[in-house]
Amino acid sequence: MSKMVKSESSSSDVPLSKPWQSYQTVYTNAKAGMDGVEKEKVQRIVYEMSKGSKYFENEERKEALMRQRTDNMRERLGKLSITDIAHYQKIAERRITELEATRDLSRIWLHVDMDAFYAAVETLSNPSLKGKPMAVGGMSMISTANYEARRYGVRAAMPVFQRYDLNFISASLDEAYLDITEVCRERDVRSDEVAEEIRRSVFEETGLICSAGVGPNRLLAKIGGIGKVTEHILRTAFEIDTCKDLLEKGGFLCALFSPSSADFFLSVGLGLGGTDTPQARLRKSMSNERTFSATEDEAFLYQKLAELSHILSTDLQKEGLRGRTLTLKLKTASFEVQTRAVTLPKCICSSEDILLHAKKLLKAELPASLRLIGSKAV
DNA sequence: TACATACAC
DNA sequence: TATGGTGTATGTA
Repeated sequence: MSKMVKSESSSSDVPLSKPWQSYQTVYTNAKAGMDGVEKEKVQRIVYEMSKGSKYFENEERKEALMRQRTDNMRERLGKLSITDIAHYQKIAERRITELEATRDLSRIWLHVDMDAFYAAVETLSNPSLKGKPMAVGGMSMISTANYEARRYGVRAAMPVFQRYDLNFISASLDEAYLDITEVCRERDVRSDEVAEEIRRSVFEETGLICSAGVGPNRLLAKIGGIGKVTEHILRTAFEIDTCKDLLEKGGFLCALFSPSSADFFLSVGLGLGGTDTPQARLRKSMSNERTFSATEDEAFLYQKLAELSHILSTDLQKEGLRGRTLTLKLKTASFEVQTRAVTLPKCICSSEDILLHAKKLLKAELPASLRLIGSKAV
């Protein structure tokens, strides 16, 4: 599900008297339709209940890492000479002009997002739930896509979408992008009218409610792009809070980030992104992982690994795929994630082959107290 | 190539 | 006492 609401992550120093305020990502309740909830109160209660847990300590470790990255960036920033700054400012200006020249405002993109998708699917198959408060949970607490949902997904609304854009892009189970340029021109209707029409048709034909946003490209149709860590670095090290800032401080970005990262930031600043019509890309990897209560029991760990290898093998064969690099993923009792990989002379897909190599990788890491094992084929 | 991170959903 | 699963991209060594 897409989150249109960004958490207002604490940019720098949080008063010590309110430590829970720095844990926005984990304990946020910033979801549409939750305006009436006392945000700070919820945050404080969850914080009180969680502090001291191993998970929490790991979150603190990650926060410290993020601060370190920010400090490091600040330091590099401080070391730039006047000449450097002038040099990179020129580079940024040139790049901004080049990027701006590629701006294409001729297309009209529509982003469709199913509202409360899992709950809606559940209600359709069990109408007695209608109007009742409901939460959909998967394994443990967060909803995961079960096979029913996967089969369903945006596919339910596909016939509608196809009437407007034969090549519409399904971005995930509950999101799709439609290029409605031609429809608007041929029928001489405004994009917001088309959006409304699609919303109504989807509801009439599937019973699902969706939101739709319009823009000249997919980035703007949806709004998004920068994650929590990047946002923190941009805000605190560069004092970049807005798209305008991204452009004005482009010189610093060009100086301290790789050309491709700098390009990405400048494009976001210009509101560029997603005007192309990508051909359906092929899958590049397949993976699976399981969480369990932390244990050092080697028999148990090897058993889990065998199960995962078997599942991965069946999934690979179902799609007729094979992999040449096998990656083992581990999460320790203290929530640190590790990956170990081997690249083989030949592609494999049988559960025996996968298990054989996965076992070798695991063996090298034992003894260890683990709470998750995963396997991936690329 | 191997590994870690970040990100999206 | 307790916090998911799957996939992609990218930086770095």
